[in-house]
Amino acid sequence: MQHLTRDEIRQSLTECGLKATQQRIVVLEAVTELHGSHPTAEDVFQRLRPANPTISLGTVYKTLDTFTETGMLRRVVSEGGSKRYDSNTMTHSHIYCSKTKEIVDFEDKELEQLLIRFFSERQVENFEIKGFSIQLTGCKVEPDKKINITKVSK
Amino acid sequence: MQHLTRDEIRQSLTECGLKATQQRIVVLEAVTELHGSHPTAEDVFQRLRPANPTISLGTVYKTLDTFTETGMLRRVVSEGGSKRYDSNTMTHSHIYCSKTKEIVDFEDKELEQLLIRFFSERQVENFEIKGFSIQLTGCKVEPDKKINITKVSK
DNA sequence: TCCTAGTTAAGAATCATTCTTATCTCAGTA
DNA sequence: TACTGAGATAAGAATGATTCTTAACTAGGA
Repeated sequence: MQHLTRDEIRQSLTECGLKATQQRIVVLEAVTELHGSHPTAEDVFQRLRPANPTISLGTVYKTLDTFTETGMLRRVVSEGGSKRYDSNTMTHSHIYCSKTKEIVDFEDKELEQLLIRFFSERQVENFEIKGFSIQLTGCKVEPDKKINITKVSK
Repeated sequence: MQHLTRDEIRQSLTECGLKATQQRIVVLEAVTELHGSHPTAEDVFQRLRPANPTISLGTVYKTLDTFTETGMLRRVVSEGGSKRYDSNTMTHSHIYCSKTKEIVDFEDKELEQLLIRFFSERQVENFEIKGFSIQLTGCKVEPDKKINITKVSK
């Protein structure tokens, strides 16, 4: 999800059958701006508070929930104590460092194809697959440096 | 993990460098008995309470934590509000139903091989992979019936 | 412009988890 | 077997995250 104008945001809210309120607009804006960092409700709240001092944390919680239900956001599974959200609703995977609690995104078309092929062979009865994601767990070697994946196929 | 005698449990605790206390024994017993249902601390507590009325919930939390650190259990990433534990520490995947909040285990050697091969080609720099798991998300078609996967390779 | 269903702010309530501290117990040693 | 110290536990307070409640507000259609 790239930079959207307020009108574009307004429009995508309406398309999802939601009233385009000021609060929803700024929450969606904040989450997309925080893209990649998998923010918690609290993170989003802190982000938009300066410009919107009257919004309440409860509203942020409820709004993020609403967005998840309509599929505009997805919830990231995490081992930590609080829920995290992701504005990237495409199939992608996560690398989770148990040392720094970081979650790094990682997209790989080849992996996606591999899994689609795999699961179409297996048959999962009584279950409609909406999506999948791979979680790599482990530890950063040097906690201060970034994690890098080479040979990613796009 | 199968049915273990108390002495076997006692032994595996000692092997992990933990004092074999009564509480740890019954917690481990309860988690393995609840195998497959990915219990929360509360679930485990309820399970062992009747036979151990003096154990405290705090102890259950702490003990599950300790077991996770030593690798005797693993924490299951879940979208819900509370932490879940799994006595199956082998690489395996989960199917998550967003309707019923159920988590179903699913083991497939072929899938495991596929992913091991894939990640050995990609190089993840500055990250030591300890494990991975695949999460399928979606919805049960008939909430009362079970989910079945056919053609699983063992 | 008016009306109403849906939304929001504020804070109370709830739920999950961690922390604190005094007491207790396991397991090694005399 | 009894003693001892490190580590573990019970109980409940404290914290943190999330949901609930309710009265006031607002977007958007008539």
